[in-house]
Amino acid sequence: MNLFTDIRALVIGALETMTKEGDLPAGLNFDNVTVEPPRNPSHGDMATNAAMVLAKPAGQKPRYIAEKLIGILSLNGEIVSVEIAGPGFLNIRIIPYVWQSLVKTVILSGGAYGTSVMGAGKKVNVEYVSANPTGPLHVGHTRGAVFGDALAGLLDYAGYEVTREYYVNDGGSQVDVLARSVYLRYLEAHGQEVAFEDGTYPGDYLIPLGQALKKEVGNAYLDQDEQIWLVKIREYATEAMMGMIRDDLALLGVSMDSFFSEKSLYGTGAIEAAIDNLRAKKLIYEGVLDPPKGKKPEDWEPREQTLFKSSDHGDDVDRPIMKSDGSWTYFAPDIAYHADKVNRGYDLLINIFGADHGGYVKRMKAAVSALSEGKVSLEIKLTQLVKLFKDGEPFKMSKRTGTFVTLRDVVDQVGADVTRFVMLTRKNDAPLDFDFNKVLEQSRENPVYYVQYAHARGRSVQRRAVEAGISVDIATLAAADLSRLSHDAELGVIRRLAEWPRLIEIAARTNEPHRVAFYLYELASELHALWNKGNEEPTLRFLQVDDPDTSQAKIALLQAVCVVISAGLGILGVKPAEEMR
RNA sequence: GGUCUGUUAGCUCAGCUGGAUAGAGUACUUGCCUCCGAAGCAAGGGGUCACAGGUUCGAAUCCUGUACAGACCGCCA
Repeated sequence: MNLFTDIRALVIGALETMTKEGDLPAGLNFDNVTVEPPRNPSHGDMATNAAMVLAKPAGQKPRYIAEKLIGILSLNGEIVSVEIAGPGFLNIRIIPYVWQSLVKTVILSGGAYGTSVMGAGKKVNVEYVSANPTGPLHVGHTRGAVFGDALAGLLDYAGYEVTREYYVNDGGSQVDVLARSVYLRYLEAHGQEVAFEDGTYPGDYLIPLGQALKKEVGNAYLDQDEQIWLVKIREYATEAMMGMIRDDLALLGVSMDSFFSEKSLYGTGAIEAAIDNLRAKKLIYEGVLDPPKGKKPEDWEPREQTLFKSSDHGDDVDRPIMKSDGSWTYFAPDIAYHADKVNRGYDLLINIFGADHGGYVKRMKAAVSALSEGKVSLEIKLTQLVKLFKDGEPFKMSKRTGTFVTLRDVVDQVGADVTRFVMLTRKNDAPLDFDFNKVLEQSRENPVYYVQYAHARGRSVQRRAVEAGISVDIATLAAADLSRLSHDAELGVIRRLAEWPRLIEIAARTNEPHRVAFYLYELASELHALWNKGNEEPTLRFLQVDDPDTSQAKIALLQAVCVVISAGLGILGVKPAEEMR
């Protein structure tokens, strides 16, 4: 149910009629013909660019096409008027009944209104967070988590079959570092003095692990060589870290469908198989890379390495997959991991990376392109930094001392709903300022409350209506006489509701969930405006105590707004408020 | 040196597949509370869409170049 595509179908139908009657040459491509809401409401309900885009390919003047089109469209009973305007736009006005009926559609469809078939039958894998299991999630991860989760929700709404996946980097050397750091805490638990040198994790969060380890193994690991305890502690620590990370994600309301372990790729032949796959395509060779230009490579030595010919698939240079000591680089398991995704039959892969990983975009795309022979596309979305503030002052973090702001800190202070919404009020690739105090202000500067308030107002009126003995169940509202919704402000809200399905498709196509947040803000704004008009014009109030029929029509509109706000917040992972406290 | 991202109102930012007079919030001025609490609404001023070319009926949007900002650039993931 999308009014704009409905009207577009009418326009296309008219164009086909014109083709049949010889007013347009056969075989024209109508793909560029759009029907959109005009920016200026005085231009009417909808506008189409048909006459302008077809003028050239048809070899006709825009005006000629426009007039023929008007002749056909005017015959339709749902269309009030069609006018030529500006450089050749057709402004279309449709009968109020069409708008009013939309309210009923929305109410009856509920959370299904605006869902799309654009993703029907398509499987998509969204990989996000994928933080190393070496510590708690921090703010940067939080943004990636929120963005990825909202994008997954959006694609789900748009009809895709979505898998939310976390890649656990538990196979590289960073988990060895973790193990050694835990060992130090273990020694500390036994009363020894320890020093955290460079290349260890000094964070306090490992203290309990050291103590727990002491409780479990006693002094078995004291004065023991690393090879005795490393594997055991590594396993123990990664498991504990992943447990902590899952808890952090749960705090934020993020729940993954799948955790994929890097370690599971080792010793199973998975990496070798993926590399052999590329080798069979003649994309693996031994070679020497040029030194990176620009900065002085002080310790640069030319070395022969095993390389992936990623430059054949759009990368700038070829990339090493094996270190000089014969072990894999991190890139090799990444290739194997994505080979696994390709083999699982996804039509589309999406990875969410922090902006500092921007340099890996091309090689990952090259790998997927090569592995799938161009059949599966990999989209990589980068999330920019989060700059923390408190009362307008920058909030300093230091990795070295281990004093960084964690996801838990943020959620504990401001709550999951606020965190999620605020993080989606910027495009993913733009830096985000996050002020701990500002986001908690319950003011108009805070979009979370603004949207929540609109929903709460809607619910409040419904509760009042019930108290006044007016029935507001869905069936009653759907059967209300919607022709009573004739005021411009009311139709304005409906017009905004009509844009919802269109917005979902745009947001899903561009992979930009922030558009949902901005839309909800606009919808809330329409509702607040209508609400306040009720102060001056009592007939515009939703609740007309002595006129149940009118009340029900108006509350039906309110219900429709609540449905869309609720669905939109649902995509973003935010719970709608029944009332404000 | 190269790659990627960004540059829109004083400030923070939206802007759809290229569409009509480029929009919000904030700040400033001024009004408005019996439908939840004004946590809201209305009105006003504020712009060379970084700059220069190009593509076309039409460019903030696409292409090329320049300037500025950030991220990244072989054995860390």
